[in-house]
Amino acid sequence: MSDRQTKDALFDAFAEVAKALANGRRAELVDVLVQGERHVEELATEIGQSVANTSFHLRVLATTGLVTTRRSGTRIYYRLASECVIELWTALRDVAAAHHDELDELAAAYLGDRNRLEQIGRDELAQRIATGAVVVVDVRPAPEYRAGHITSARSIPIDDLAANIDSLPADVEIVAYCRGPYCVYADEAVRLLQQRGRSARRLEDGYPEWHRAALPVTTADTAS
Amino acid sequence: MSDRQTKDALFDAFAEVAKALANGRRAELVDVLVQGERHVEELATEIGQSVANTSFHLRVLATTGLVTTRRSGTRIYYRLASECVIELWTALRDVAAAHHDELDELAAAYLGDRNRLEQIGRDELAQRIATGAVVVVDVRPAPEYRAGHITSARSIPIDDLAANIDSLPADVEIVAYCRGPYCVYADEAVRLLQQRGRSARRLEDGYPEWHRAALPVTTADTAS
DNA sequence: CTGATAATCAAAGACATACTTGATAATGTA
DNA sequence: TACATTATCAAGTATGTCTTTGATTATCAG
Repeated sequence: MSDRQTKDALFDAFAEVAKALANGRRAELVDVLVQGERHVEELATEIGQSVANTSFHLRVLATTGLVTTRRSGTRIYYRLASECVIELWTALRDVAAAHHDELDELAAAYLGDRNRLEQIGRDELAQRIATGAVVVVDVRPAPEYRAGHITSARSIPIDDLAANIDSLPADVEIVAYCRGPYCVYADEAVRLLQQRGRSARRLEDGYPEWHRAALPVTTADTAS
Repeated sequence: MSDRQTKDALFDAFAEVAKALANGRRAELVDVLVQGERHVEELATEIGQSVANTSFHLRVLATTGLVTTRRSGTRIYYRLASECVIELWTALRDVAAAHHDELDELAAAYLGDRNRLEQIGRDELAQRIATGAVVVVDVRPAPEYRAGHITSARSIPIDDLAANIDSLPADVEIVAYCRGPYCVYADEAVRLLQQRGRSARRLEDGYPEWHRAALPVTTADTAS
């Protein structure tokens, strides 16, 4: 094989990794898996696709080495293969945010007018948690909370929030968090809470960024 | 537009960026452009493709916002749109190296047996440069040297090295560097120099990593 | 203006990818 | 063992991507 062919093959291999992320549904899958492992049916629901198609896309991600699987009974759980996949996904989002002009409109259309919502920084929240002057609510789906969450946070998935507002103390500020900057759950939670007369803010970004900043978390590993 | 459709559109936009890198030839283009701006004909030669096809791929990269252009006479120069594209490319390479099993073989086939070649670390080289006990040779193509190089390095493109060995001092160690860990130029240079009885090593990684480590460089900007 | 150079564009064929439907394989439960 | 559940696979269609060829646009030199 010539040098040219070998070099082409090497860069085709690099491109294979990009190809794995070069589909909106697979991108959504990775974005969900950043939160922790999930089984196929859950993932299909998350991305709004058939189980067969979701399985197909997961297989693409697995073949490229971005995700790995483990079986538990009839369920097969998918998870990211390593931390560096999170870094790749983050770098991809950053480039998209910086250069893809349409993205601003799309993000605005999906995220709504986030400017009106006040955010709280990670360090400030960590301090407030230490002094006990705040209630932290994890509004992601329950499996993501179980996989790992901010220490002392309470799990109230966004769909259950309306029915559970009364169980939250009335005299303390509430901080909601979710998957990250491109997730709307915490925004919805803050809007709902404020409508009900509560003092509420969203945490900047989400759980993965908190975890990455080496702030206190409780994970499925530490709990078992 | 429904929430689902809006979310899909947002993640399709993220996937667009991955799509831009999801082709071996475009990956090669980005890898070359990390070294600095180049015009279309040079890039076509670098990736071994027709000018028309290279232009097509560059247009894909430009549309996605990964590269920008400037015209100078009849030439059009392409460059990476920002630093974060380099980070994305690096993250992609890292994931590929960590997870894509075939990659090891491909890299070995293209890079040859690098284990036998001794490398010198960046910090050690920086010290040696300061004390003057080394000759640093940039074996990349001349345009890449002009765009930016290690301060005090001399440009001898790999194709010209054989004819210029005698111009290098005989009693000092030679350090060759090139584009990075997946570039063979410095390896070839070291093999050639050692065959001719010279003491030679390659720098770990390449120019972009040296630049990123904030070690001394001379760029087209600083020179003009 | 004319001719030369550099880059892009347009059309067309070969090939690859995404999603649906229905069938198959693997595990757990009665 | 038979049945239910979960996930994967296979076939088929629609769509998208890559590369080549030849024509077109943009700039510069004379």
